[in-house]
Amino acid sequence: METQVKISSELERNCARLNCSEGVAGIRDALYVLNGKWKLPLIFTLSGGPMRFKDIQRSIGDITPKVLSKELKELELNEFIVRNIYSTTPVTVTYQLTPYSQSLDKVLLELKDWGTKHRQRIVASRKSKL
Amino acid sequence: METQVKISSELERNCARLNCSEGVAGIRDALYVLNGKWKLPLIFTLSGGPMRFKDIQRSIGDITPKVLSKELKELELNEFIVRNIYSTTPVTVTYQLTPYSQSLDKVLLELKDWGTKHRQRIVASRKSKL
DNA sequence: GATACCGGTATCCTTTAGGATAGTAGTATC
DNA sequence: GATACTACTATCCTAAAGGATACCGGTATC
Repeated sequence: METQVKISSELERNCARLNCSEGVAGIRDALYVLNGKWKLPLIFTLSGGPMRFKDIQRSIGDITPKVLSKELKELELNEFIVRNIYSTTPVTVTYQLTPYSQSLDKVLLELKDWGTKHRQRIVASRKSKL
Repeated sequence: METQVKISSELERNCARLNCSEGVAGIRDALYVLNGKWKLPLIFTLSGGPMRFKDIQRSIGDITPKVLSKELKELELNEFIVRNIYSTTPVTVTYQLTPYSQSLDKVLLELKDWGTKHRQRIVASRKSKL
């Protein structure tokens, strides 16, 4: 007895329509700049508005300052965020999304939705095993 | 002179609406299973239909058999793909997306679109610098 | 004067990802 | 009998990711 496995029809059509290898290239290009554990979570976090270094760290929870610093620099290089320095005393630094990072809105939204549902699925399947 | 940077309004509303920290958790859950350089490209590649090991390798181009084997196992564990063995001579093995992996359609589509546009942007900005 | 907060750096370390290369058992093909 | 294909595995290695811990200069606060 073999389970019949259907194939994603939307993607299949899409793939036939616009050359699949091109599609893979797009995905790989995206992953190239968005790689790692932190970039997308950071962009998502900053979508609530500009934040200061320590606030970002607290908001994410378990990122060390070294890693956060490195990630922020890379995001700045790729023009996803801007670093603002205010000459208050003491100096205030905020990180803010650029307009370009808005182009990631849909990706973030879909990923967040999927991740949320995936978690529910995992939790449910874990319960059903008890 | 300071550039005024606007903040993603869609995400901002969304964030206010459904609790941002939850959103980050969703994204981090998603990345937890979809991490690395190969998982999403592999799922995307398989969306064209079941494929054999060597065919996948050829299609992706620069993945070594060791890495491919490891990635496929992880995708199988997470129920994104199924491994089919046919007792032909010689044995034929195909890898096929499960129905669950369809839930990633939108994520893949958005990511592909974004990546494609991002590449165009990079190419354009490189040209303008010459 | 001691302590605490901010925005990070510096140093060290472990783990993982991922690549290079070679090889294997089985079959088929010339 | 040599070669080639399939579906991998084994071994070795490097580079990068990421974490732990400590620290720094400056300021403010108690």
